[in-house]
Amino acid sequence: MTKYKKVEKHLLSLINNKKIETGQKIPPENELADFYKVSRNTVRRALSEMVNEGYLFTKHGVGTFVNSTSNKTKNIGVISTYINDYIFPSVISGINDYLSENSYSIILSETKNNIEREMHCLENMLSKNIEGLIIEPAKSAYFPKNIEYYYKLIEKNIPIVLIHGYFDKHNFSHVIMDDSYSGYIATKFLIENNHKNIMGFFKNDDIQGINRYNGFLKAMNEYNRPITPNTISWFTTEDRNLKPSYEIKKIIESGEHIPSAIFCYNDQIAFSIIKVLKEYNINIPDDIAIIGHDDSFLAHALETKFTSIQHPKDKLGRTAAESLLKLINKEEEKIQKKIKGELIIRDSTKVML
Amino acid sequence: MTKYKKVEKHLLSLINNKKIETGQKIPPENELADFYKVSRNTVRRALSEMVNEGYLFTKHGVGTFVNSTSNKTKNIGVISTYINDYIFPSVISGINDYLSENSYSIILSETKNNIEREMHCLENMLSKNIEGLIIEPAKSAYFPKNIEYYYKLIEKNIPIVLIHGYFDKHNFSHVIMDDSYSGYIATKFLIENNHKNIMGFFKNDDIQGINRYNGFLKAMNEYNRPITPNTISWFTTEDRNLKPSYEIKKIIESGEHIPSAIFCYNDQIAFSIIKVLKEYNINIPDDIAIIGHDDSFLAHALETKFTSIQHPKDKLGRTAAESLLKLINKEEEKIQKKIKGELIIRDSTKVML
DNA sequence: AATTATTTGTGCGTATGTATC
DNA sequence: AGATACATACGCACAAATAAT
Repeated sequence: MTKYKKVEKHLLSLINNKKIETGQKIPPENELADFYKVSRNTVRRALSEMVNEGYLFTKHGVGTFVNSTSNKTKNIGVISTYINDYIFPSVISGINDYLSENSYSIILSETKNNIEREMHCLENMLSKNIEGLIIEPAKSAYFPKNIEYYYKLIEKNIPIVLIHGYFDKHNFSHVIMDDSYSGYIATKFLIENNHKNIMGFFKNDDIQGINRYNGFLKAMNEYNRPITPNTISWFTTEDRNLKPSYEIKKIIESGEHIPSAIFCYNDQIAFSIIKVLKEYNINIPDDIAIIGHDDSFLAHALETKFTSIQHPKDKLGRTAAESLLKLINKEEEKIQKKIKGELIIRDSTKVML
Repeated sequence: MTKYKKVEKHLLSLINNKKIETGQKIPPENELADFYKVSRNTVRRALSEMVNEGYLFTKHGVGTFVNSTSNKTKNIGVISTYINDYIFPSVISGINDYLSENSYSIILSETKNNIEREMHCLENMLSKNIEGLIIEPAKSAYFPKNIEYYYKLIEKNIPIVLIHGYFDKHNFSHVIMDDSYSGYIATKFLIENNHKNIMGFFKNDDIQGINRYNGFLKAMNEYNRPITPNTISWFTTEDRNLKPSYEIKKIIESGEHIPSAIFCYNDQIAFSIIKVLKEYNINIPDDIAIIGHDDSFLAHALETKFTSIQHPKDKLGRTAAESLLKLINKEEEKIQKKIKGELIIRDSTKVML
């Protein structure tokens, strides 16, 4: 480490620990040179960098002072899988609400749940002078290929808060839903309402899908329900619009193993399943009960109002934003929050008395 | 003027006049010192400032080079009325797609269609070092209270593209829908399909509402249809969720002047009207025909698929982004585009043969 | 109003270290 | 291994701005 870097680091720590208060004059260059046992030039080099970074400002003939306003950009990066799909706009809106109240702006990027795109977004954010980053990881159930970028950001003193997902072996701050709990309560509800043959549709490329599946399993095991090859149907981001509909059609047409209840990864899947069931004139909830997830528009604003698990959406965004500002202001070092959903019962499930 | 400033200025002029091309190596420090007849320290002082400002970058042991990226921020401001509502996420997504392809990022702000908030957003953008701004004006039918900010931005050499709205007496670049045409073709379609009593619900605080109304009027006049006090129902951003439903209920319960067809400002209004009609067991389209606007999810993805006018959404966003980059790159000075919608006929209107 | 001390700003010369080719 | 070029560091001199005397 160079001498001027040492001087810089020490002065910065004094400022951060309020040994020198904002607006106050720091000792003159010659005194600093004596104190640090370096030449005045070296001190000047350190000071000039700190001026450039906004920590200090100088008054010719008067002295050097600690800057109050700093040159913070007041920009926060937000990397979302989708900007315009489903519940994501609500999450972004929640983030934006909290940040704009605190006079921050958001720089927005979209990965379309694609690892390559995510890499570009992260590279871009690294070049952008942001104070913090909120990111919804792409394909969070897979190996985190872009993990080095996450660490690079943290090295650059840019705090990160993950939303929706997280990485098992990497201890980042995050704000997520308790997806395992969601899967558990939905399945438990179905079991307790006498459903014998329960099926689940799960997404296998994000950690939410895996966890909802885990909760599903937990409830099934608790009640000693067998898991057969027909119990679970997996899909991915890429085939989410086709595969679940296709699978349920196949099951219905085969006439075998027809479930009496289906827990769906989210409302979009639930909605597409319901569409198919209606085509085949299958009664909901008498023949088949349906539970979705996220309590989106699809679940409550349309003709068939279906049971779903409430998703905090904008609250989740707000919480992530709030957490990030705490990290930026060094009020906390690591924040990990898990928000529990709640089952909202509607017409797609029958309640036994 | 100091010596290092002179060196800086001269080098900068060489760069700007392409005497030294981007990416190319400039002469070593010692040569520059000889050339400018100053010490190497002075040259270093000049170079270090230029590195800091982003004009140059250095490679230890190799040389100093002209930076290709320059000090452009590659940030574009986007001010939208809503982030998470209805078609706006699609528009933002369209903007983001085009900009990210051109390695720009968007800084996002939301006005909630409120003039005060819009002022804050504009002030914020002025302080943000953006290269251009795409803005959906709030309350575009009213007096443009924030117009001075628009002009300030243009003065600062930050081009602006308005979307959705514009201001009559101010000649800004814009990308909009031909709302008057929309109103015209929808109304004409209803008239030509033998509807005698056509009603319109319009929003009066944005220019889109006014223009759709104008198109409505034009068609009505062309076919000599009278406009009575019961023909038009106005609403605003603030009462959009309640007033239209309330008005149609009132009309139905009074039993008088019940229309045989309704043109709605947008699909949200159409959807809320349809909800009310269903409550009263009024048949669509036999008793009352409905046309919405924007061809959103509401019109085509739900149980009641209704006639609507296709809205370019993400294409509009893309076009706005494309136009803005042309302005930034000085390829054009003013761009004003009007995109025509198209009537998408579905089950909420009957076609006479 | 002029002088002086203090403090930052500009500029030069020199020596040595380190990365790259 | 040597040449080249940037990086760090020290010492010195003088200029310019400001505040106090």
